[in-house]
Amino acid sequence: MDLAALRAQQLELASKVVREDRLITETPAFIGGADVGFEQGGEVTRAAMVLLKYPSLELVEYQVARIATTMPYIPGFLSFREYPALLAGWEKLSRKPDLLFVDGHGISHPRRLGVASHFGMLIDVPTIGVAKKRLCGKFEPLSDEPGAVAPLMDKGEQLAWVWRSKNRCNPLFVSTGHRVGLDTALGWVQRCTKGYRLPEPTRWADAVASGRPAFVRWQEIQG
DNA sequence: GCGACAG
DNA sequence: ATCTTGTCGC
Repeated sequence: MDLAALRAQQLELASKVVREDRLITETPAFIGGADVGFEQGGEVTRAAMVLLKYPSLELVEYQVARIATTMPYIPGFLSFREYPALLAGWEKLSRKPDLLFVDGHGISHPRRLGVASHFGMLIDVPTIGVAKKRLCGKFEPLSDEPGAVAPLMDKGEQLAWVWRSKNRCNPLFVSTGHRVGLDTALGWVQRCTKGYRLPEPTRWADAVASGRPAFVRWQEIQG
């Protein structure tokens, strides 16, 4: 692979990312969640897509797409490794959400094009990046209280909100993916968080991708 | 030159 | 991310 070419592609796409609110509906009827995992030592990429009803946040559909892995993991180039599977999963959804939570960063990326932004541009849907670790930028230590927030800064600009979603848990990095402003992004993540570290869309996508107990129980209750 | 480095 | 047991704390 040619990293210089991919880097140039990122800069080109990053210049077109919409950082302001451009939600299709004022209050989304459905919010999606996307998570990616790997099988067989990384040979297979597995993307889980979930669809939740809003504001009830109940899971109404899930899809899993498995595809041959095309690229290794290289910090700063994660989207090129994950987007093929994400696209495959997205196309399987019988109904598309109005807003999508993607695991990983949005614009809080060295070249302002994390997977949430890259994928959001590809499907042209509002996306929010919800990451569990910092990739770039700096932030002041957060207080221990849940709800504590601090801006993630890099080169004089705010790239994300560092938010402690739960007591005694490491904070989340919430950033604009595409078509959603920073403050709006944090607002939706907060409204979709129900007592766990991860917001429901992300939590369900993770549960589906990993076959967690909560998801297995949901499957049994269904048809 | 050295350290950092989403999933 | 994934491979994996027990263990600590609410």
